[in-house]
Amino acid sequence: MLELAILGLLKEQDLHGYELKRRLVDQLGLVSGTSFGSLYPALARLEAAKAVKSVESRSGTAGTVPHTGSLGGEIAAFRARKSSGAEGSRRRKVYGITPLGEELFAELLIAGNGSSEDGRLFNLKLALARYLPADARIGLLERRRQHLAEKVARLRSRLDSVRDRYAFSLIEHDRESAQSDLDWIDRMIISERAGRPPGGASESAAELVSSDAPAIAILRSPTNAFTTSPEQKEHEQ
Amino acid sequence: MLELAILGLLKEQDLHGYELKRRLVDQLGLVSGTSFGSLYPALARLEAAKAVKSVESRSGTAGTVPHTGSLGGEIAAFRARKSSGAEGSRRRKVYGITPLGEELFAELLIAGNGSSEDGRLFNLKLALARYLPADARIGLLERRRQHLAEKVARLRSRLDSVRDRYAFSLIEHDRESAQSDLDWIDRMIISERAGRPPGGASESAAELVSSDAPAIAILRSPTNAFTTSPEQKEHEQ
DNA sequence: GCATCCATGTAACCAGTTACATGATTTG
DNA sequence: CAAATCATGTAACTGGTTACATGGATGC
Repeated sequence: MLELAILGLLKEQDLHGYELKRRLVDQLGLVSGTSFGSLYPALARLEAAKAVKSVESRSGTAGTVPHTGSLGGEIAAFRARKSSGAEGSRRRKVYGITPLGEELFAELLIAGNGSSEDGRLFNLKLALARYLPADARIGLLERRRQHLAEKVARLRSRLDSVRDRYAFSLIEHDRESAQSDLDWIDRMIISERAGRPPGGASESAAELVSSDAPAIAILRSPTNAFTTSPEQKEHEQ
Repeated sequence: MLELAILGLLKEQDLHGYELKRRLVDQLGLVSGTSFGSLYPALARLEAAKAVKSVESRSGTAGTVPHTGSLGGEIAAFRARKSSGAEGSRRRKVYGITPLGEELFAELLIAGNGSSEDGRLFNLKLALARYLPADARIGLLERRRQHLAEKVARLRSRLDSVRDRYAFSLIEHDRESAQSDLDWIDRMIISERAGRPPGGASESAAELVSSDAPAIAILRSPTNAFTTSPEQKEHEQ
């Protein structure tokens, strides 16, 4: 979840942790209040998995350097670069996504849709939907639609078994909300189907998924992807 | 959170774990898919904290025995009682709330409103609002209102900084949802203020909070609140 | 040179999950 | 008696959180 969001942001441009966090909050907004305590470990995991690597953020990737708000930032970066050359400064670690990272991103974006679909995850995925091919996009919406339809039905049926005044009001409002979500999804699906004739996949990430080798698995082991045992050795190609 | 829900259900009647779970799902519905893996440990914690105790569910507390659906249930209970008398059968442990449990319930219901208010918790509390005195009820609603108002503002301000079509649509819909929640809360507050002239607290649980001794704290220590070394001997009674 | 902000990181904890182990009872 | 269902429980893991430790840079 967090990994997906991070990769999604890094696809746009290289960023350091601090700035990444800001954007998680108010660009993908949905990931409410993600904290450093989870962000940095996530970055470390991604780096260990070679999905992301620390770049020296020098003018290299065009003028896409952060620059958001904190005008002291660039100066600091400049100083850091000046004082210690290419390495050792330790200040402001800027991350960039690797090809393996792109692959992982694509997997995460299409993965696990069979089950829970917990809302937050759906939101995140939709916010990143521009990286999906049209059909996967519609698939995402359809699954959400299904989920919401069931929820509406479930809530409706529960309505007449509830005695309590507050619980009743709550359930009724939940049902209305779910219904409104459903209507919205339906509009999205319609506009999606209308908007583009199926077929053309331009920026789609799905094409990047070369094999069914689970690049995802590498994120699992606690602090570091290798060492443990002969397992998952060949991932770190 | 789970503890609060459990205590809330046990306030109505004695129940065993399995049945409790069913009701968590479709009576308080909100606690989506609570699993046994968290329910039983929670019950154990509550029992260790003396907030709950295993009762022999014999006709004692009137005709409030479960009886929901599984008509084999009662027979089983009967058999169990018959075959082994008052103890040892180990099958179908029926829990009842203790006075200490009532106190804990009241604390949990009013506690921690200063911060997060994560929606699920609000829902649960509102579903149990009948146990709150009128003023605390309004307080709960007001805090939720505040939270939602901020959310609406935040989403509104984010709208014009977002380029992406999907992210935009998402945020806009989120804002509308939040606004609808807000309107609903406002209606609730109005009806709440209108419905009852302030003052009279009849069934209110808050009165049960005798001192500010934190009965809550007892739930914290890992497996058991006291003892620490002669590990949970009395559990396996 | 001290407070403050930017920035990275670790550790302990939290509330839950899935998967598994166990056993008792019912029913076909 | 075997399979299904009811019921309780444990262990390992998940995906986060808060609080804390550190340290460089900057402004005053």
